[in-house]
Amino acid sequence: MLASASRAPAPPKTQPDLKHNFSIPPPATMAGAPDPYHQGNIRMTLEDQELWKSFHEIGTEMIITKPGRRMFPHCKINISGLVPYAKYILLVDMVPEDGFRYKWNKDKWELAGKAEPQPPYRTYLHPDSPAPGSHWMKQPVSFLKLKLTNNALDQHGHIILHSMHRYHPRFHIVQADDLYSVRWSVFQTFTFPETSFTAVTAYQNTKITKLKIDNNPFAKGFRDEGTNSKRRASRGRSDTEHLAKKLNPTVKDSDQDRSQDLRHSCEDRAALKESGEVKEERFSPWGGVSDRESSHVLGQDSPVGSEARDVYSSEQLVPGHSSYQPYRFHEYGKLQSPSSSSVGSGTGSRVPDIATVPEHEGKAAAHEPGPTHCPPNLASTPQDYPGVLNMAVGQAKPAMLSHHPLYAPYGPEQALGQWGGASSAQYPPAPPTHHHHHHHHLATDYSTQAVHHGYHHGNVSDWSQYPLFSYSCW
DNA sequence: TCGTCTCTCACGTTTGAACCGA
DNA sequence: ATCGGTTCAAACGTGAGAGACG
Repeated sequence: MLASASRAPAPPKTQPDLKHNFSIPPPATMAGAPDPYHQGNIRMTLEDQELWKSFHEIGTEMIITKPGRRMFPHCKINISGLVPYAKYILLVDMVPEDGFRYKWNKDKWELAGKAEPQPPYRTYLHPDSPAPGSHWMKQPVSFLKLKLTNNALDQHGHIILHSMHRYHPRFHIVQADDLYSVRWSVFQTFTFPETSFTAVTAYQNTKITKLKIDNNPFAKGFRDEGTNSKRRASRGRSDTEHLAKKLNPTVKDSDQDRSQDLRHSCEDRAALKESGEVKEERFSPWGGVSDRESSHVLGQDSPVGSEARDVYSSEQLVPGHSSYQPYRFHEYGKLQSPSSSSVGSGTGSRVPDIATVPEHEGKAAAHEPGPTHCPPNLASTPQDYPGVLNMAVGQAKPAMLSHHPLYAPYGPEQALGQWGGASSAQYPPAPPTHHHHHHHHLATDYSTQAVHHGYHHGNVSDWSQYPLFSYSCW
């Protein structure tokens, strides 16, 4: 069906356009761009920011299911600064927030050990890709159809995540006339702190459930609204809490309490890992609950040091989160530096498994040893938060880039070796794509890529021939 | 064996796109 | 060609219970 489907649901109605106000005035800060295609002034802002913040303050949770579940809120962004006539592709991937697994204990999140090995890494390609800059800037770009799954064997191209682990979406813009000639060297990455979430198979925090119900149209049936026909919103362990609350409104577990708890857990976490202070971020229960305490909140969030944090909060290229080893986080500091570019730098790069491209026939991604342009590195400060670009992959290691253009979620050690080696295929080739219009997703995985670059780079078609899902990462 | 923690599934409600006839 | 009603698939959280694990 219409390729447009995935764009913001009909701009016409459904979109109250809550906030367009985001067209934030680009602080022209970015360094100048050597060439138009190289522009460093691309800006991205998150739509529905208020909604995201509401969730973030409590500790966003996203359901992941076997068949795949949409996010709510879903990712919707505004882009500016693109060359109107140049074509770009938009990608989204989910980056582990840290190297831990969590558990919900009573009314707060606590650490529950190391994170599990990253499942097949997938990247969602916006169905409109590639499209001219004018198209992307025309209206908010929605990733409504992006789905999250906990099924490592998923064949639909959904993004695979681990339950009880924290992640945050990362948006990439790559200038490319078509999926076969992607200039990976020119891609830029953005992240928004308030979009971080904990993947769960069932909601843990009842406050999150309520927020979802109150804001997601499809959950209307569960709203109280006078006719409290259905009042629920509580799950297991918190039932009692809920009940009490109901019976005695005054008992409400205010946000504060909640935050308190969260904060608490954060501290645990901090303690657990190496401390490290970090600059806090305004809303996160994880990172520091906004209001009070901000001050010391810190570290909590990530094992990484402050530097890392910076990286994180400002959008940048998070060269991959190492999955579990905290120590690895230190590398961030380095990457962080302007030169960061290095995508591949230190941490080996990881090429994304471009998944899902529903409704886009035949698009595939490919990278070519492009002209490694190196965008001026604009070291953006964490404060640039609304979306400043931070990195461009290009410069770092051209060579590598050409093959492994994107991030490197794993530590250096894990990187290539891992991908390269075990290649392929334990997953059946992903056939679906080829014959159907819908469901055409391109997926490649690192191993594939590794293999690939062995021959030549990037030709999508080739890519598509590789096994769709591979466990090479295990 | 028992308890805890996760995950899964059927279910009723909503939304919205696709159909269809006037 | 347009309008209005109908149908149907997809999306949601619920809540019970299955499974895995210690």
